[in-house]
Amino acid sequence: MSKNRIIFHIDVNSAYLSWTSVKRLSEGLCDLRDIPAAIGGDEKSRHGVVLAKSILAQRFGVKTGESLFEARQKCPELLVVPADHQYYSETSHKLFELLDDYSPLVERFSIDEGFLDYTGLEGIHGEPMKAAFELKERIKATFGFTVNIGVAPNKILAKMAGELKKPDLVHSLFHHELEEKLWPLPVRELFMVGKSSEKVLLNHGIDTIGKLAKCDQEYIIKLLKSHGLTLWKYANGIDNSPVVPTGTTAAKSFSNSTTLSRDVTSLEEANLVLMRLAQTVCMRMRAEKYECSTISVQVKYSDFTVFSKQTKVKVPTDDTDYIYKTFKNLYEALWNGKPVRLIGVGLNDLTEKDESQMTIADAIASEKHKKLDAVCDKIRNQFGKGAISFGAELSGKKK
DNA sequence: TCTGGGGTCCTAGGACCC
DNA sequence: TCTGGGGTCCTAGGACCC
Repeated sequence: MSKNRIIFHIDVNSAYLSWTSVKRLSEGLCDLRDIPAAIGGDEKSRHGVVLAKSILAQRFGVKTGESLFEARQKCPELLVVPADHQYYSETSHKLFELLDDYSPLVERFSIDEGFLDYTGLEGIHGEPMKAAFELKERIKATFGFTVNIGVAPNKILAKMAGELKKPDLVHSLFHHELEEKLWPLPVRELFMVGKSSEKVLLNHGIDTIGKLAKCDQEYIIKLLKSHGLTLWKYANGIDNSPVVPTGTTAAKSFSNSTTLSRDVTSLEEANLVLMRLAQTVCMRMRAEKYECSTISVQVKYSDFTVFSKQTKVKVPTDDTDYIYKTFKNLYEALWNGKPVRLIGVGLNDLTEKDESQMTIADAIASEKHKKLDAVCDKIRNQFGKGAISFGAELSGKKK
């Protein structure tokens, strides 16, 4: 790896809210970025959380992830607009296409954040800070939303630079700037310092990133184990991880969960949900040509306590019917009879599907299911997720 | 009508084996 | 008669991210 890297971190400002605003402007509606506003889920179906907020809403203390109920208590005039995930996904795709123009090394970190390795590109786009500024302006002119760009010698510093003052700004964060720009910040603002780490750090008088950086390494490891070492390195701007282009790494898990619009209290109802989850999660896994060896189910009760159960299967599988039956068994073993708020399923221990490894017996046994699954996937892709259901699910719907 | 969904990584404890 | 001990696998739970 080159010693003097230049990494960009590109982060869409209030992504969901900005993207919805762009769409609304084209429809003659007001700009959510100019008022206290939030993108939120549907409260009637118990999805009422803040997914993104405007800077004005943020000034009222509105936070991403909190309930809309709480958000409105802080900001009664808050305008809440529903999310449009399809549109977000399309917009994100276009943004990354533009980034791919700039560098062959672009890593998609989330729907609205990416890293770009600018090392060696000065000859093409010019001096890094100037290039970052031009990129930011080009995104704004092309799409109508703004981004922050962090410019730094590695990913962690680029990310932290991107988190400095927002919106629509380019910040650098080189090693000689740490003391001035990074170290005065509250320790909670360091990437990977969440609620629990913050609590431990504050209890030991470590309230800024600078104090964490100057701590004895062994001391932090005693406090927070291996995570402590990670945080200590981040605070000191140490990170050698490469920018990994999207699509070049293998998936590790697929999961699908749903908060139910009302609590589920019977096995029959739960089974219908498990079927639906099995269909979508298996279809997604098959589309990327994986099989799983670990199958898991998660339950959140109405008191918000969460439990999970998993099992390992001897032969990796992608068979919806088999996986559904496994979900069902796990759920029955897991469920304590109390009202259930959320049901989730997961497929882990993935292996890339290699058809040549199948024995003749396996092939014959699973042939029927595979053909059926393949046909179902095709129809769902063409006509939508609801196009095909299991028999039991249909009869359930009729009730 | 208070609290989403999809991920990755880590740790602790028990089972099991030599 | 006094409960070794290391290694590995599996499971459950938790932290953290966007």
